[in-house]
Amino acid sequence: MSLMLATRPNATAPVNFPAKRSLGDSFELIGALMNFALNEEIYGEGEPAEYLYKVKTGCVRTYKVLNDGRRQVGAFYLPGDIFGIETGADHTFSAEAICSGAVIVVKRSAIASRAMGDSTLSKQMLDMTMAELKRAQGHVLLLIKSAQERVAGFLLDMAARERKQGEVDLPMSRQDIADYLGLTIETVSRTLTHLEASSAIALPSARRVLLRNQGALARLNA
Amino acid sequence: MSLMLATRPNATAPVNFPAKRSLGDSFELIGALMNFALNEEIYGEGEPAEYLYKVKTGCVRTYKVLNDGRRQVGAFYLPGDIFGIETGADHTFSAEAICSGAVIVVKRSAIASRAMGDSTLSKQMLDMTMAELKRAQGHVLLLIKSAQERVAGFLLDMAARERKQGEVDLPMSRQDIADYLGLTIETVSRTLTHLEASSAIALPSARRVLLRNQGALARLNA
DNA sequence: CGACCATTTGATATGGATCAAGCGATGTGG
DNA sequence: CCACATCGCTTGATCCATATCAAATGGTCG
Repeated sequence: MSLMLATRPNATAPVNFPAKRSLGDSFELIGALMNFALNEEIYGEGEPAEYLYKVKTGCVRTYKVLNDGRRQVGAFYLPGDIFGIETGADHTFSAEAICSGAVIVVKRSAIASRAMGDSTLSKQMLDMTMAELKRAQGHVLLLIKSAQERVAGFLLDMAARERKQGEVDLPMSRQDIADYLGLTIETVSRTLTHLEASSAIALPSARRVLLRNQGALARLNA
Repeated sequence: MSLMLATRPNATAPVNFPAKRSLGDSFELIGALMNFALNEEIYGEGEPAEYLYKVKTGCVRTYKVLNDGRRQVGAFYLPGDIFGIETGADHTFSAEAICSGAVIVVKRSAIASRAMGDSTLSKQMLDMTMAELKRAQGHVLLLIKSAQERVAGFLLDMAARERKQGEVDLPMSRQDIADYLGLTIETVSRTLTHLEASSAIALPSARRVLLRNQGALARLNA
């Protein structure tokens, strides 16, 4: 994958790092744009974590495959989200495009060397990591709940992130949702059907959810 | 609690922050020592997060109570561990002493202002936050597994942290373990009994576990 | 149209929760 | 110093939510 990056034709040349901007904005200026097809791997578990990524268009999942074949989805990243933050030298998760789209890529070492002596940048790195920590903590809280609560919580979270008042377009499959919530695909499907039956949501199509009664969903979201 | 801190007799006066030391070491030098009794609250959910803490002796749990009364334990902190890292201005978890012990307390603002212009310190803050992120990610992976796998994983983790080759002294109750693993106290107890029956562990007393067959435990720990 | 894949729906099995009781250590008062 | 209350833990019986196995439906693309 790092090989692909080096030879990518649409990679823009790095310029001086603008200290005043937010790290997220800086991605646009110094990063290289890469396109990914549906289900294409962006990086793999165990590979050296050389880059940080920002979703430009499309959607990305990170995941880990346990030694018995079960897959755990760590997170979904939507346009504007930064991913690839790692706690060590190597990636502990894999990342794949959930739908075709583009990602902006920045060399981690460029950021690290800049951070040396740039306290604003350091602060931004810390904030990004803390946002990721908050996400992981929220994920833990989801996983101790009932299937209904997990699905309701997931829908509310996605709705908040997509900022399309009361409706959600799910870019990921039922299997992705199941692996994120620690449920089976059948339970996710049944739970959605049940939420529809109780008129908390409507399902005009499988990937499209209308939140009919956010209060009811929020109440489930203990 | 912050009131207690101000009037604590054994609080040592802050001195200049030594930039060359690790953040963990610095706690000893600039922090105030506070003692806590069994089950005493160190801070509460929703309170402003003014301090960072390092366990000197004893053990601490962080937790959150959901609106239906369920409790989720976020983490256990043993001597040497730093806790109180927060992603916002306020604590999103509560912290309590699991057994009586002492904690070193450092004002967060002192660290933050120092970090401005001290890249080593910034790096240390980032590393601490990343360690916490890794922990939370590991917690997510535990919570999707079976009861046996959760308990086995928990024991191996505790054993690794206590560094007493092949034996674990559990400072926390079965209820604490259950609330950490997202199980009931009965299931934790039964699972331990079962692990003992299959001679993966021995239980000379309720809070003392001997790891008889770490290979078997690790195999459960998918 | 027909093949394929994602999703839903149905029937049954099961792991862990719940309800309930018993046990063992620790500590207290008579 | 022992009887007994208390608390944390274990064990037993039953129930239920979710997994598993299996089949039907529906949407998409050649």
